[in-house]
Amino acid sequence: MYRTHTCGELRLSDTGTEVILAGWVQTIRKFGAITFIDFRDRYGITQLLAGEELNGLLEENPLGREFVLQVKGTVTERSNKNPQLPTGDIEITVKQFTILNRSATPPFTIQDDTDGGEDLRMKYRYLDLRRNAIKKNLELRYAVNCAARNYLHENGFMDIETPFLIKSTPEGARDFVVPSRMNQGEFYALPQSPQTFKQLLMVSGYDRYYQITRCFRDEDLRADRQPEFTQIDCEMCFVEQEDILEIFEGLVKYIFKEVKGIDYTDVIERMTWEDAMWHYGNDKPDTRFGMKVANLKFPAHVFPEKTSLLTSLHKGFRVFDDAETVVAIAVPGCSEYSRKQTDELTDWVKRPQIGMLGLAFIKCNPDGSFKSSFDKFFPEEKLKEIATATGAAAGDLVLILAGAEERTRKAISELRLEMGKRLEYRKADVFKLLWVLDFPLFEYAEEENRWVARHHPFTSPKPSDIRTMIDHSPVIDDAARYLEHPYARIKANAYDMVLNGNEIGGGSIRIFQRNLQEKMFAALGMSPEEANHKFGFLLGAFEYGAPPHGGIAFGFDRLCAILGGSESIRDFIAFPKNNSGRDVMLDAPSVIDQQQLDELGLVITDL
RNA sequence: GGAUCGGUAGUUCAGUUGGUUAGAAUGCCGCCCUGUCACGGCGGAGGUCGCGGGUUCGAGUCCCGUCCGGUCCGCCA
Repeated sequence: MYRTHTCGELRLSDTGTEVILAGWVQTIRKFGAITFIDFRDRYGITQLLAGEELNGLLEENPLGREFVLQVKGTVTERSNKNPQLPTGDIEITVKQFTILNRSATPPFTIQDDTDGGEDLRMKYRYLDLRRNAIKKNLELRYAVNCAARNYLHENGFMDIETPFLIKSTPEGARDFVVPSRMNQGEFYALPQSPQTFKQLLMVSGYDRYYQITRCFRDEDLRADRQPEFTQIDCEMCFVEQEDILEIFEGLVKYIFKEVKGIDYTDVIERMTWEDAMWHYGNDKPDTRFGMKVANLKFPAHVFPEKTSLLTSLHKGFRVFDDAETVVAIAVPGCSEYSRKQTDELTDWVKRPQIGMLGLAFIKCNPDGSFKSSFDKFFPEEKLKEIATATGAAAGDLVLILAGAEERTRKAISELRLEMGKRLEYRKADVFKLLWVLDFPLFEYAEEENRWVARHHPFTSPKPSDIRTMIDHSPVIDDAARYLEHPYARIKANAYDMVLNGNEIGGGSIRIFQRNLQEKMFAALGMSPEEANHKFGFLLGAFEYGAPPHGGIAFGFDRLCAILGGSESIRDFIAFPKNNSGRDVMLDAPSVIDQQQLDELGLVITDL
């Protein structure tokens, strides 16, 4: 028997017990004749005390950090207790120890506050994973996984595995591709999601399916994006949007309860995509704080339902006069910003990533007066009018951006998030859920000169918009005015779940009739032959009694990261890839040898 | 594809307008220490300043190129 107890479980009540522990040496503190060792395993740290009688043995067998030991001894009450450790009231008086394995000195310290940089930690990920900080994240991940499975199981969902070697249908993200040895010149693709399989399962009558499964997308990475990532993938038959929202609100609330102990009792806010863009400049708004966007001027064809607050916006200030869009936010309590601070904010919006030409502001002074960066164009009562339109109170700072619609709206969204962060409105331990509904079905891809599915090509239009889709040709005469095409107005039966400004899940009610699906492929510029070649299996399945169905998929890694209070998903994945898609521990991807290439019938050129 | 920041001891970093022998902390090694838990004290070893080229009497420092890493934009149905 290697051990009788773990390093995390012994307490004062165990005093006197003879125990055997196995684990790793975290630190050694030699103190003259006696030696203290912090002894670690997955469950915690227990202090070992090696008395004088072991000094001879220790001299013959010097210990080092990360050595693996088996230790026999007695649980003893400490004379100096350590309240910071759960096991801090006791120590093990060592009678005998065995070195099970030695360790080289690790390249970084294996502690909560490690001295190791990102790169080094990834290269020695097996050491990094010993650290408590990463272990806690993986434990959280497992807890979310268990909670999701419990909830879905209780609600009649069935876990069905779907294949990883499938057919390449690059509609959206790039596929990862796997050459076939038995079918030379042909390739499998790794699934970007199990989308079509889960729809086929619905056709087969498995009316509640789920899978916590890996998905693969060959696109550039970010702190919150990996080439392979995990989804909680779900699909249901005979449901409407409302049924899905209800079931999966339940899932997320259950996860909050089980994993974080949080009773999320608030009604989850619902917002149309158009309102999200209008009020937040963003389709995944962070609703932990207000600071909503005030639309002072905007193009009518983008928001046909809205009327401009300032249609007669005072002329004479060219920055506003020449702009397609003028938007503003009122930043609470910042009217006393210095010149240096407003200059710094101006530089911030002029960064290439934001790309604004400048930043206008109005200081709503506590004494009720107004002072702006464009005073010579606007009398004070007009400044007051603008400030009122933004909802600013005395003491607030109104920040105004002007420019082309798309860029300016994105910029005000970024600025709002940045100010929210600076004012500490974006607390990692406050959780705010939101449904964003009624997304546009299509987006126009100017470089390809065709419509693309905003969600994916299996998403159904709102029933009221089906007529528009069938009656109109997707062809556009003037690409610059695509927003005026009827297709730009078609809304999808799609929904995203947003948590603290992050899209954590998205789904839709699917198309389940062959003719509508064919119309959709045609709208995306696919010929009938091409549609049949790529998705004939699905179109065929729709001919044999396909039920109405819909579903959703949650980004599992991202959900875990947010619940763990982190921006980066890497430390919630045991073996992640770096920014360039490399596994620096394995040093993958790598070249393969000539024999492998020959067997696959591949020739590498241009190297 | 683009922007930006970084690469100096095992590690994390500092290094002034270009100027003598490139520093600190930590880790590592040795000695001392019977109640530490970020132990402490004394001593020691440890460097091709990512790589290549250029400017200069002289380059860690300036210039060009290149490689690697971080963050972001594009991209990510």
